Amino acid sequence: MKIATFNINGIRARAQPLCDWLDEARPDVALLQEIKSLDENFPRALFEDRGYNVETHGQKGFNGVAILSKLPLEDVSRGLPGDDGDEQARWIEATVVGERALRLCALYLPNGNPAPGPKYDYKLAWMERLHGRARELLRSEEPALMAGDYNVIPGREDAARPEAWESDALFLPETRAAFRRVLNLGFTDGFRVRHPGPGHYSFWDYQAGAWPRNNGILIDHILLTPQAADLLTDAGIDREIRGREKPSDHVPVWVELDL
DNA sequence: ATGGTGGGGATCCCA
Repeated sequence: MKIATFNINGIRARAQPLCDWLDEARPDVALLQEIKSLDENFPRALFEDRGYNVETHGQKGFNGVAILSKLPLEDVSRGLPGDDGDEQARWIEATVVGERALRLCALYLPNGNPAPGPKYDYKLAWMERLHGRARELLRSEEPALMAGDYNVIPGREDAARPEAWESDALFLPETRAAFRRVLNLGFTDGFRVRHPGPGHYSFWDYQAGAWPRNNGILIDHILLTPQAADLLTDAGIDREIRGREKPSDHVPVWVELDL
């Protein structure tokens, strides 16, 4: 089962390039971020026509996450637990049943800039809630994953120019520590465990020629519970689509699980 | 230090 995460940066602007990628890459599951759409405006038929079941958690203008799955989705839950007052649509989860059941969590972690400030406070609070949900997933001792745009550069090898990110909310020591605290609960980074070392990126800014200069960062991650990590057979990044017409600033990151 | 680009929706916010 091929499972991809992709920050599409707006479903209306990305409908065609997203469909082109789906038709070529043929993921069984696509976890989408930044759909920037209300649920009722999401073009579900585009994906249902391609054999996908569709679950969304959208909001107007910003954020918004979705799950596309060729197999049926069960037990859908919207919103990250831990703050009933949080209005931002950044989390959706569901169970897909292949030979075994797999719990899927799609997330769009807050950017947090400028730091320090209220946006950075929100980011760190959100990561603390993520930590809580992560602990619960591990307690289930079932195959599960949390994938999406983490807005975290975990280490210097995850940026072409780490020195340019030193004071950025994506790379501050406190951000990286919060990410490690989740990882160190017992998750495996599904891409990194197969592809260590520098030069692997999932985001290139639209500005200042970041793509032609390959000035990228790796901020889209797929965290696997031990039971999911045991099923990992392959992982990759579909970097070439960043060079196409009307690209997102992110590209898909994917894992293949034997289920 | 600045401005560079893009999406969405509203004349500005977010990244």
